[in-house]
Amino acid sequence: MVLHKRLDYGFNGYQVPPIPRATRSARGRGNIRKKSDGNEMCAFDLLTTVAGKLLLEGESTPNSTNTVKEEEDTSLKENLYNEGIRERGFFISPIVSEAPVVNHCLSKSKDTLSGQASVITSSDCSEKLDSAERFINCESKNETGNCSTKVEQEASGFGDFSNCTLGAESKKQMKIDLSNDAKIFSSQFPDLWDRKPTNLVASDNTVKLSLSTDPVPFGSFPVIRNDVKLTNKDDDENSCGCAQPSTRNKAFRPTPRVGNFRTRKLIDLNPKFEDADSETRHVYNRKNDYKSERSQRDFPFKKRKLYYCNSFSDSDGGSSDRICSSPTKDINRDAAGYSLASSGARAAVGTSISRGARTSSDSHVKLKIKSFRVPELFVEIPENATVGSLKRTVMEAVTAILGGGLHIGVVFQGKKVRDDNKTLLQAGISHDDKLDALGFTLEPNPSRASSTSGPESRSRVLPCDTLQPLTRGPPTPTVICNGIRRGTYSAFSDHPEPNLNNFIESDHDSAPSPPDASLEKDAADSRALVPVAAVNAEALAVVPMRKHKRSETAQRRIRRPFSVYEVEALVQAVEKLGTGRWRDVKMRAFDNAKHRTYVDLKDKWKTLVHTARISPQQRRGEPVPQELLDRVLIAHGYWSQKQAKQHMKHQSETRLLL
DNA sequence: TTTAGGG
DNA sequence: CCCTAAA
Repeated sequence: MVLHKRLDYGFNGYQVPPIPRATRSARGRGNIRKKSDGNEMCAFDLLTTVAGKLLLEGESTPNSTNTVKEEEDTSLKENLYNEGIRERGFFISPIVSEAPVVNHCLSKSKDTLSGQASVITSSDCSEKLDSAERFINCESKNETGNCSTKVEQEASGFGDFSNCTLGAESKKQMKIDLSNDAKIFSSQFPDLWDRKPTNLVASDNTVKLSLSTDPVPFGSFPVIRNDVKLTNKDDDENSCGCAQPSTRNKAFRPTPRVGNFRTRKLIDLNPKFEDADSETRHVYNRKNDYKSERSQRDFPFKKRKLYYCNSFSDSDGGSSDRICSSPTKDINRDAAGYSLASSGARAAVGTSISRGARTSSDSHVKLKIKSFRVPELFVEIPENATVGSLKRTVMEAVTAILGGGLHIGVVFQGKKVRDDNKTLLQAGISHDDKLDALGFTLEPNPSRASSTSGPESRSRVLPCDTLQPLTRGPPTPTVICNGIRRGTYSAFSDHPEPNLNNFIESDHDSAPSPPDASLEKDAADSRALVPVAAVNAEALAVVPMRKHKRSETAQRRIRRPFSVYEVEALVQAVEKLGTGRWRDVKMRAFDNAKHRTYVDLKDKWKTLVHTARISPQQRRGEPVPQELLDRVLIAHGYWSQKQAKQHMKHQSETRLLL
């Protein structure tokens, strides 16, 4: 039998700059969370977004502290040398091309690994990213605030999607503005692969998330989107401002054509109907089907043994972080070490207090999160493995952490804020003088602790459970305090006509957050102050494989209420085509609205008919003009009568045949 | 894939 | 909106 020599690497964490993502409708089925009203911007949205913005970023481990086992020459070792990994540690290439991030790489990856597991290979992706970054790079060198606006403008050419890097001088930071009424709501970490750049346009009370990052040791780091506006209004969810690039490999090519096209569409708001029969109308895109979207998210993991290990050092200096090595021998110690740490994931949040504008009575809290940190992790891989497979392995480990679901914890004044329903005001987070210690933590999601790893690897990790001193003081404050200040809040320039905009250019699909984040809240909270519950350790110890299909697959689409304009388009189309030709209706009136499937249109018609039949008092949502509802009833009556006749005719024909 | 309906 | 049987 052949025993692999194994190289084991410990990772003390990656710094994770943010990625935008969408929040999710609070009203979805199975969603416990209530629709937040009025001024109460739920921090859930904020945190979800924050979490969703996390992008893996490289963290260099200088001084070559990596203790790669010095063995005979092996392909891996050689490769490691060649690639300079030993000197530089690992970094994770940000993939910013498009929504299902994996696929972008997959399409380019020429890796030798089998199947779709060959993600994040070689420098292929990163190189392209690099150039892409440079291409789209916004030029703000010193100002962090500068970028967002710029990107926003320049990026519109290709679906509101852009990446942006900041110059060397800029600080890595994440600014968050939120109202004092924001609630604390920890959330599950969203699926890494599920995130799609999204910009939620707010109505009045908004949360602003400006993100920026400084170049990482390996070059500038792209930020997909630098501005995220959140809203707690359900009805505004249809106003996501980001779209996936239509074509994979064109993600970085904001060609003028695309830009013009979009411009044209934006201007050309009305000719929906005249345009209907136009020859230029492109063929109905069958890729609209969500199933294809879903399949893109599939990210098969190979069964490898991956361990997490933890470092005590809270410093995010990087160089001082401990590198775990040779876990085969040290696994116990490492595991114990891990267990001593609060939770697997720590958010190394740098402080950046910007005080000023105190005079403002504006009730917004402004925080800057420098970076999050994901937990240390262990990877065990045969010595003769290729660098590519090493990369993939690391990728899997990291993905499993992030994609496996993380919670966001809020730490304030050294204590974990567990009441998600508390407003920031109530929690005292809005008081300047008490704001010396606010931070966020990334916590492993215990509900996803299952693993497919063998008992062996399990047992090797288990000791940390027993060694784990549960009584240890709350190590949770892995978060450095954040600067918070009350300041004036500059509102975003609202889109003049979000609905129409959305209607016309509404293929901005956003990734809903996991449906049952709130369900897991309690479980998470119950052990919030426990450094590392056994469950936790195990959860982190063994990378959860992609076993939780449900949470990946059962992503409910975001709710997007039909605007009056859309209703009118629908009614008009149905009047002409009838109620049984939804595909035609779709092509005729909603060809540009890629998020409206014919099933959606059919459903909308169904509800329209229902709405028209009930009394106006019973109707909810954006009121549909009575005139339209009347037309609905008329059209519906007409076509159902026609359909009935057809049916009768058909029946009599078949009867004759018999 | 598209329709039609229930959930 | 989702799910699916049936066409």
